[in-house]
Amino acid sequence: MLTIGQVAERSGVPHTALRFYEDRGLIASVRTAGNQRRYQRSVLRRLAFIRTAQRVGLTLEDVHGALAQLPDNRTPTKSDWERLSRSWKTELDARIDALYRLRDRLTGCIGCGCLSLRSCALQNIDDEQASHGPGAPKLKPVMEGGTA
Amino acid sequence: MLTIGQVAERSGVPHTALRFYEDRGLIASVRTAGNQRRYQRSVLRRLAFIRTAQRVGLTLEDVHGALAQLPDNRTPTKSDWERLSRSWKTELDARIDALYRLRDRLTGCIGCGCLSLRSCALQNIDDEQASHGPGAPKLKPVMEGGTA
DNA sequence: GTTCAACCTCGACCATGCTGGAGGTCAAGC
DNA sequence: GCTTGACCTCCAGCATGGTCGAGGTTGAAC
Repeated sequence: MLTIGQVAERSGVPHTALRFYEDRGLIASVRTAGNQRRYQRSVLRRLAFIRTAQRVGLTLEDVHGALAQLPDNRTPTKSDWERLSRSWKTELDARIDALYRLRDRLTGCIGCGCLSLRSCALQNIDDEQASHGPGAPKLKPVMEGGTA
Repeated sequence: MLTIGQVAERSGVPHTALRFYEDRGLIASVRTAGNQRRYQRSVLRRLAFIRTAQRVGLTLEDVHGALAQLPDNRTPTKSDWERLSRSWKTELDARIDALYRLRDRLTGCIGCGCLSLRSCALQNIDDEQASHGPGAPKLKPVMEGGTA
């Protein structure tokens, strides 16, 4: 069993984030008699998954959903993890496609110089997004990782 | 001159957002004797720019920087706007490239099944990002627009 | 001159993904 | 047993991009 400090050091994930992830149900720990957290070694792999998934652009909620697909009754195998990683690829492919379409439209718009409200194709992509009502906008975070 | 309500209706941008943009210096207005905002028609084009730039994934701060490149002394021409739009394309290209690289590494990782901390290539992309110290993580928002 | 919608400011709050500090406890070494 | 660092909880705060409401004013129509 590992202390929170050991997990933080080995995983590179700050202890503040570890507690945060636990609050969100992404990782679990048991407590000592003195109420301190103790982690199983397998949490390291789980953290690797979480951090990588974030790189791919998933939110913690997405990650939570993905982790929920892991078997409860046994230690996840390599192929369990692989299956999840493969789903990232699908997600990434979709994001790349979306950016491509946006870029293509943008290229067209530079050509026509329209850039006017409502008439421009760019303005009218997915406009239901803009009208989802109150609350925070539906954004997906993306790490800037590797932007050349 | 247009009232804030007229601008909101014509642009599709909520009046709350219009005031927010004004606070951030993205748009400007003059005031009536009774302290109400009045906008020039050109604000509509500016708003089109802002909303589209956000779709492309630019932050409002990025947009602020871009708008600062417009001439103060004259009404921006079509080619002024075109020049800015063209810079979005560069930005988009960079984002697409970054996602591509990420996907390639991910594909490799699925193959090797490593997904282990520190040893996995995916884990080690841009790790300086993770160590930028306190504060919010350096994220770039992306609209989900058009995700198939 | 009165009514009423549209406007004003200011501050709180939503959500995400955390960090940092205050104030207190635990555990291990000496 | 005492010190000291590692741990605990809880709450405030940062940054982005806004929304919403309270409490008050304006302006245009009737």
